[in-house]
This record gives sequence, structure tokens and C-alpha cells, in this order.
Amino acid sequence: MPVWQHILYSAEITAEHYGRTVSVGGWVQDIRNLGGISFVQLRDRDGVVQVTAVKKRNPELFAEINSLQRESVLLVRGTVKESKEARAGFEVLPEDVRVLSAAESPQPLGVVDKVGADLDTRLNNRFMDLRKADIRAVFRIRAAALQGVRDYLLSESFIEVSTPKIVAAGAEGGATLFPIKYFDKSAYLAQSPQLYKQNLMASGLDRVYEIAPAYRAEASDTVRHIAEFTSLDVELAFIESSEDVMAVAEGIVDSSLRHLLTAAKADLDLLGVDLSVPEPPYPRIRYDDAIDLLASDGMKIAHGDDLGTEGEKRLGDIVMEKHGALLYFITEFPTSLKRGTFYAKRYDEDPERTGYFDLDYKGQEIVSGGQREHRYDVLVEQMRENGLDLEAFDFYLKAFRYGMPPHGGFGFGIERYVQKILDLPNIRETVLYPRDRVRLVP
RNA sequence: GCCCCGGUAGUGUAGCGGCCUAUCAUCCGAGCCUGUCGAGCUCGGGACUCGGGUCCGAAUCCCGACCGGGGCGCCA
Repeated sequence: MPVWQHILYSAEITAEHYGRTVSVGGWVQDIRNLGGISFVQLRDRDGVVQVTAVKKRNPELFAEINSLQRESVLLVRGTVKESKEARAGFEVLPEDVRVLSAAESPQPLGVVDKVGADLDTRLNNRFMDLRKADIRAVFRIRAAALQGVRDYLLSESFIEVSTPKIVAAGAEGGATLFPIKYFDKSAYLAQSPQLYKQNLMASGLDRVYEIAPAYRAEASDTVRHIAEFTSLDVELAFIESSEDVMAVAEGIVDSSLRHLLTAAKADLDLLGVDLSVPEPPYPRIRYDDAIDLLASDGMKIAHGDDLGTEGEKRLGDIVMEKHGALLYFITEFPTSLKRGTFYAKRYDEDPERTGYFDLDYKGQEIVSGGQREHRYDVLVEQMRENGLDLEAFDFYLKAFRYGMPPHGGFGFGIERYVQKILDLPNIRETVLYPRDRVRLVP
């Protein structure tokens, strides 16, 4: 038996390996058998190594290689030979192969087939879908984007926390909560860490963030909704206004996008994405001005009404034209739109307005937040206005009675952010195993 | 919650009352080929979601079920 030395990744093989014996492992992506010579494209996490078998050198090995099923997992020991014809500049002349796992046929999804596959088919066979380099690239970019987010928050003295995902009450109305059984009690999956991160503002851990799943039982079947998404939640205390909160959101996005330019350059190139990183500060557009901008563009929306999906998209186009901005804040949302957000602070001088903002990226809301109401009496009043059962929120309210600093924060939809960075047609492309109204498997 | 649309080989599609023993590509199999990398060439294989109905005749029309796609509202 031959000695199988340390297995090299394709990207690790360099000119210094030429003439030497190495072991490579991976999936048989394709076999091009020309009769007397055969080329096996062996794919690993980094790329593809060409294994070139010559019939007259070793007929048995040649036959074995050509009988392999695509996508079988193979270990090859052989000599690295410099080659002008091979794409990588070298190829491996096999001396021995070992089939670690033979793939069956027919396969549920082609990895290098010259035909497309529906997203549904791809998601049903996600492990095979991910064998495509461009699909994996999305997830490396996602990871790098989160790295940039964490870099910034760490540098700004935020600490990462984890709060319960099994909760007794929701932050907002009950319609979007997933009920679950919790021993002998009924509970819900958390739709947001809102109540907990506010609770922490009274603790001394006064700058926190969490990157965790959030669950929404919304019957929304669109390319930008999923039932389980990753929410970046940030909360900070001792703020003066919502502007302090916006500055953090802006810092996060800027840090993240810049990090991508270096850390994810190869993957962005692979996807053909020419990432544009806008210079902060991002434009601040007051809600009322946004309504007027849309009106001047021929879209009539009453002051106090929601922009709607169409309005949001149109505003994205308008802001691009006027400011050349991909990212912009919509600020000072009217109380009429935030009434259900009982914890939103309303302006003392004008209770019909709040400091709440959205951060939109290419006509799509990715962040929403603002300054919270930290005064117990006012908060209770706003909760009553929403018909909430104060008893159920006892743990939350208590924190406001024994020293709660002014604070604010936001929720940031990671998947929507990645979707917009890469201009992906469907948010499901940004989740390994998405959960939506109908999908529970895999 | 509301509204539109679709389910044909493993994958992606054409066909939309008889011309269908169902098109094409991909894929799989057999063969030829010593420089392929969207390899090429020859031959072969493989499908109308299910259940009712209309009709002389249904992949095609109608109803239902199941599965899926998209939009709105709402939101991250």
C-alpha cells in the first residue's frame, strides 16, 4: 500500500511542488476521456486540479479513472508536472487513486451541467448546490461582511451578547409570533431581542449588539422575506438623539463594505460584483421630504402614510439621481407609522413625529431604529395606547423604574444587506437553509 | 390575509384538443479519439404531479388536491 501523505489543497500547490509527489483530494467534477489520454477535473474547496491519466503508462489505472462517476470523492497521489496546456499551469500525473466515496447516478442536481436549475431544486439539494464556487462565494462574502461589522462594533466598545430566542411575549403584536410548547407552558420564538437589549441598557452593559436569528410568522411570500432571518441588533445608552444611533449604523455599514473590498475581493470578482463603497455621511432625508420627492416624481402618497414597496424603490432611484447615493437614511418618521412601535420616543415638541429612521440600500430598507422612550410614565402610556397587557411586560417595564438612561438602537437585516450588496434576485440565496412559509426542509 | 402564474425525462425546457410512439439541450450508458477545459463525433436510455370530469379522442379543456413561482400588504 502506498503511503498517503498530507493532502494538499489545489491552491497550495506551487512551482516548488513541480516534479514532486503530492496527494490531492476532492470531488470528480468532470472527466474528459480522449481515448489515449484522460483529464479528470478534481475540485476541492479552493479550485480545480487537473489529473491527467495516460492509457499507455498505466492501462488499469486509466480504466479505473474513466469508470468513475462524477462527484465521487477521490484521493489521488501523483507527480506534479508543469504544463502549458493545463489551466492551473500544472497537472498531476496519477500513480495511485483511492475512491473515498462513490457518487450515485442519476444525480439530483448537476454541479457543472450546462443547464440551469430552479432555486427550489437547488435548495432541496443545497449540499450539491454549494459545490458550485459562485454559490459558496456568497457565504464567504456574508461571513466577511459580518467580520467587518464586528470589527467596527468592537472598536466602538460594544460587547456581543446573546438573549433568549424562546420568549413569553413578543416585542410587537402577536400576529407574527411562532407559538411553541415550552414544557407545560406556551411560549414563542423571539421575533426580536428588542425587550432584552433595552433591558440591558439599565445594566451597565450599555453598548451591546447581538447577531442572532429572529423569527417572523408573516405570511409574506416575497423575494425579501423569510421566516427565520439573521438580525444584527444594536443598542446604546447615554445618547442625545437618534442621530447618535444613525452614526453607529453608518459606521457598521462603512466598516463592513470596506472590509469586503479586501477580504472578499476574489469572491466579489468571481461573482462579477463591482462593489461601490459610498463615503459617509450618508444622506439624511426626512420622511416628509421623501413624500415630497415622490410627489414631484408623480407618486402621490399622503403625509403620514407608508411609502410602500413601490415608493421605497422609487425613492431609491430618486436619491441615486439627486445625490448619487446607494445608501441613505429616511429620518423623522411620523408617529402615525410608529404607533405600534410602542417603545419609540416621540418628539416632546411635536408628539406627531419621532426620531425613528430607516437606512435604505438601493431602494430597500435594511435597518430600522431610533431613540427609545426611556421615561417610565410615557412608555406606559404608549403601551396602554397599544392595548398591551402591562402584566406580561413586567420584566421589561421594571427596568425603567430604577434608573434607565436615554438610549436607542436598531435592527439590521443581514440577509437583506447581503442580498443588496450582491444584487441577488432572492433573499433565499443568502441563507444556507432558508425557512419560509412553505420550506422547512432541509 | 389578498391577487396573479405555473407543474412535461435526474436537470432545464418545447408542445397547449387528433400531426405526440412528446421537442431540444443537459445528463446517463456504449463506442471512436493522446491535450481536453461549454471538448468533438456516432449510437442508445430516460418524462406528461395525482384524482375526478368533458369529449369519438386529453400533456393540451374543466373541477379538486398536492407542490412550486411571483406581486401586494406588512416588515429586517
